[in-house]
Amino acid sequence: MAQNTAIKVNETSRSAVGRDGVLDIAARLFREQRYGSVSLRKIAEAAGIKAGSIYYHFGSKDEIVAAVLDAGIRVVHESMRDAVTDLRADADGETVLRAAIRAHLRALIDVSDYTSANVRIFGQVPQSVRDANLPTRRAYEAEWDSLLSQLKKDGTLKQDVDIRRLRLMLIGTLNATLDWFDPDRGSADALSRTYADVFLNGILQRQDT
Amino acid sequence: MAQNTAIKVNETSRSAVGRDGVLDIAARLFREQRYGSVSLRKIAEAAGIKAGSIYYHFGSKDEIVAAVLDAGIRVVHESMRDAVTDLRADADGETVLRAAIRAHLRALIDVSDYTSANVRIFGQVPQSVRDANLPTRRAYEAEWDSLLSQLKKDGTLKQDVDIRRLRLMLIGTLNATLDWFDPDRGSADALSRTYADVFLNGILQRQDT
DNA sequence: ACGCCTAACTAACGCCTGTTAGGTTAATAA
DNA sequence: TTATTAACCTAACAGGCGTTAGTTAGGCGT
Repeated sequence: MAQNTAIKVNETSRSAVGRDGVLDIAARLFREQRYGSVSLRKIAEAAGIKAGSIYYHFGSKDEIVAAVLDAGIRVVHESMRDAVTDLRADADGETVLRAAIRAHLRALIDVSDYTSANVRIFGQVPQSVRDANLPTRRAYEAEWDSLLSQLKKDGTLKQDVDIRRLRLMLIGTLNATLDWFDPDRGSADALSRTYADVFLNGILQRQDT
Repeated sequence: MAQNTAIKVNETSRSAVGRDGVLDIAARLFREQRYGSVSLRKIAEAAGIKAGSIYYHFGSKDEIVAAVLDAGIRVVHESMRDAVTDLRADADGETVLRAAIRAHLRALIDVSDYTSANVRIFGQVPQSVRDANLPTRRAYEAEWDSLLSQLKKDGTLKQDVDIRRLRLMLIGTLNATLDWFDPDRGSADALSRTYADVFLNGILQRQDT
């Protein structure tokens, strides 16, 4: 399935990575190396072009970062919403929550350089870039709050849970995975099951024999 | 309790912040502003000295960062160990675990710029500095693994929990707090209680009426 | 009073950064 | 065939970075 049409696409011919190509590479580099050490020259080199050329597609480095951050949230948001809506209408609360957790972790680990880049570099980018990303984040957080509120109302969750805190705790835990996850030691799906087990039932041995 | 001896310590006299003073200020800046935007000139300015003077106390920027990282882990390690050993010998497993969780969160939020700086910048520093910090980290992780293993053996925890995963999940969750915690919206102790509640018993409404 | 030691200062270095202006090429449309 | 345009290149800029070398000020022990 390699080079089907035109065996030699390159060879002094213009490669034309284009705006999307630059963005893909930037997302990959940000995920791999964090923010500080990813310069425009590194992005350009990885894209096979020169640093100045990036300014044909983007007005500034901040603009690139902002685009990566926004795409990152959009991907995980859609992934999570789709996972929930794809369930049969009669799915019980526990199943829904497990699906949402799995979808978030999948987007983070298996699917998207954009989402993992977002989680990795968000805390390192200039304040203005963070602010620009906030509305997109808020929308995703609202999706979680809405889901958790519904699960609380229908009796799936305990009545004394604080929705906001629970959401911050959940997403915080899931995102923290990036700091240590090694695909050689287990799959994202298996890990998401562990996460769900702990969050849903806790780790304490029950006394009810 | 302010300026008891010598009302005017400064006033063109040498301020003498010293090595520890520089380190304290570096830790505070790293906690507040992350790694990339904290230059030696900023540290120096905050300390009331000039950038070059830092090289009297430290051989390189990496040396400063390494010192901050190490102190950060040592503080939280001691905090957690003391909290556990300070309990009465007959304290039950749940109490012990709750104390350990509270101690970690306290060190992170209330006590130490060094610990919070560690968590915030660890992922952003050069690889060599990260590597130098690893042994100290490993020792703290071993302390947790030891505690959790004991709680599993004595029947406090479920028998199917994976110690390593649980430890990664716990510390990951606690550390993620730094990304959103606002002292105006609640205390570290109250939050640690919520964390313990969720981890120990889960969020699912129980059916056992 | 002297000399030493500690803790600072000044001034500069080479390097890397984001960014800009203007020129060049290849493909497409008329 | 010619004109247009999208996508790139080249070369340079100012500014910030970590780091170094040499110098200076103040306090302590003798």
